[in-house]
Amino acid sequence: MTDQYSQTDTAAPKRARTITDLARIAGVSAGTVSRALGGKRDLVNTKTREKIEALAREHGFQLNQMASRLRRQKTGVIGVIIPLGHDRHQQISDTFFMTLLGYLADELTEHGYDLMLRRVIPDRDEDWLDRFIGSGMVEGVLVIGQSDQLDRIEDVADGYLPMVVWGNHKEGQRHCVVGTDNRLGGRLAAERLIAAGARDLMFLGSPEPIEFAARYAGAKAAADKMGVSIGILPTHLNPDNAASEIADHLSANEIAFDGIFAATDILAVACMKVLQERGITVPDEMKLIGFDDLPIAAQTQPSLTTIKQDIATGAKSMVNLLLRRMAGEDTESLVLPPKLVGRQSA
Amino acid sequence: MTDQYSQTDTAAPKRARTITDLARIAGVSAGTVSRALGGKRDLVNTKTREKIEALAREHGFQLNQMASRLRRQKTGVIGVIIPLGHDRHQQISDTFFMTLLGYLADELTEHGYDLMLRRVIPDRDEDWLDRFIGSGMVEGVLVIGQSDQLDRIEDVADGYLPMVVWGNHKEGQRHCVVGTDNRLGGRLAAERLIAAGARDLMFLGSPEPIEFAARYAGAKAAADKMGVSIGILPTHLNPDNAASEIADHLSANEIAFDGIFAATDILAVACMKVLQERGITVPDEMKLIGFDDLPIAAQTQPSLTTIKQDIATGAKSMVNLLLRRMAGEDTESLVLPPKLVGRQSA
DNA sequence: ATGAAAGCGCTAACAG
DNA sequence: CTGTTAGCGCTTTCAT
Repeated sequence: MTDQYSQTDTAAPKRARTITDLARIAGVSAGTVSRALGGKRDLVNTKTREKIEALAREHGFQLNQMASRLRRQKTGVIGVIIPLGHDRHQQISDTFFMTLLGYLADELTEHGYDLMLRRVIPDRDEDWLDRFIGSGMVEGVLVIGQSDQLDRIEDVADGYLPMVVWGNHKEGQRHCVVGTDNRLGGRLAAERLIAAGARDLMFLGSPEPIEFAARYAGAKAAADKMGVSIGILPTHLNPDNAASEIADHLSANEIAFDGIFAATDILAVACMKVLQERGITVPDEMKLIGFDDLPIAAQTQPSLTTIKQDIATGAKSMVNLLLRRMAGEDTESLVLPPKLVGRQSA
Repeated sequence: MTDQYSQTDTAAPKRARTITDLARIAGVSAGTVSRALGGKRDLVNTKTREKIEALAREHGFQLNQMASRLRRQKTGVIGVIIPLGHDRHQQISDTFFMTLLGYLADELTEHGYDLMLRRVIPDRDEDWLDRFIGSGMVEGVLVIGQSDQLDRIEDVADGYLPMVVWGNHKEGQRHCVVGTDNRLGGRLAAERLIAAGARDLMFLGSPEPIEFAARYAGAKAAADKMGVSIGILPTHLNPDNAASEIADHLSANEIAFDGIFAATDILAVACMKVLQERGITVPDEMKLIGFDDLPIAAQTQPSLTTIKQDIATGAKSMVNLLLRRMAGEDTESLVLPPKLVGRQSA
């Protein structure tokens, strides 16, 4: 008995590269193959279809998506674009943004879309957004983080519906944003610090990114209302830089505060370390609260009280809104409520 | 004086959608527009070109990349695919993989390629790799992490050159891999623990992923050679689960070790917390070393001694090798040396 | 230097 | 149910 695959000259069936190749092999027309393998499976005789499918498998044939998508005028691709601020590798936000990206990837896959990722440095390239949108490669765009590009995003949004942005909602803005209520988050943070006994607060981090500005504003409002002072200790987002900036500040000044609201968990962790090195105990001598609720927050010693952003829900919502916009609906922005996660540090 | 833009009927020039539209407007043929705007800029009269460029800007025209790429048989897209193991959201590797992804994005952008990201769950989809490659959408593929899919990757690699995988190199493997020398890393870790005074080691983490198996093997070899014992404390990669698994182990057993080699920094951090909660001091009573050198390693208290993987170099190399493979070269695998980063925990 | 024409690989009428 | 035909929007010969 001869193993059919041992006949070397017929063993490996010739690869069919185009739909026409396969049509010839199957003895049908290209149209029929297209129908059998594409979306119109029921427009073709079951036996014919099965035969074509078998042949396709045997000859390693797959539809060329580039051609198919061009013809159908559907790329099946969603663009995800991350505008980077001045720091090229902002470690910090990366942890948060990259987690968001992971969830977006899952969610888009779930809906049958591919994800095209692009990181841009807006300073280098004025037209970063238009170029992506106009490329004809993507059916919709998700922007992760507004950086300092609010204006450009606004401009584009006016003439381009299928776009959803992760970021801070601002009164009267015309593009669709999904994001946490940073102001409320800031308020919750300050209230927690005060409830824990702090009377002089310090906001840790650059108040420049709009999200952080809102966090600070919320905290300040709460502090003012309760007659508590609040200052700003500006730092970079990178934990190493931040750590030395904090250390410098502590060395150069009388320590005139007893509660710290860090703009992100990463900053909070860096801060905790500096405090411990100085022998300042958390939470006894210094209350500390973060923002994000990254996994690391639960793993510090003492564990970090923080304001949680629901990333999974955020990603789901962004995709959901985008799909509706792609269908022509002009959706509203969505502001997600932050949640206080009480642990040991405050 | 009348603002030219206030003349509503002529203000917004009609958008040119296709190259033919623009050709008509410019009074030239489609071919000329293509040459003027595409790669053949010098095959066209300078004045004509400038006129076409101006018109393109004015009418908001951009080449449809889908069509252009189909015609040129160049997609300009590199696929990046992350096969997920059984855990859907393996927090752990995410930190590492996502950092790698960030660098890959930068590097590919630098070389003019777009990045198409796909996460797959191999158990659900046998053909995850072939399908991506055969889609006609990507010119090359980068695989991030082998998960348990070595065999499938090998199979594909035999017939598909432009693919580079991040992972552990194995003797005699036929696909091109870039990765850290995990075995050596394991050895360095064990040697450091022993040098710090540990005499009974424990490997922390699942030894199942091939990378981790190699780390353990390296550590074991070093331990054996130096007459030191080494055991395995299997955990999940997720820090929360890991923490409770470690805690359970400590409760249920006599603590019969004085040095811990955690498979990743994330695990090490989780472990440090549990130890601190038990009042076991690091490094006095217990030496602890991690793997990866994520930013967090410098931020723990005490800071974490660890084995550094050079992610940036890894990403650069992957892209470099991929480009060479896309040009037809059958490149060798690349094993990067890990580096001991001595801090306080061991 | 430019125009005309022939496709890239596929899909969607339109007939039959 | 299937074959034929005409493109999707662009690039690239081949002429001129």
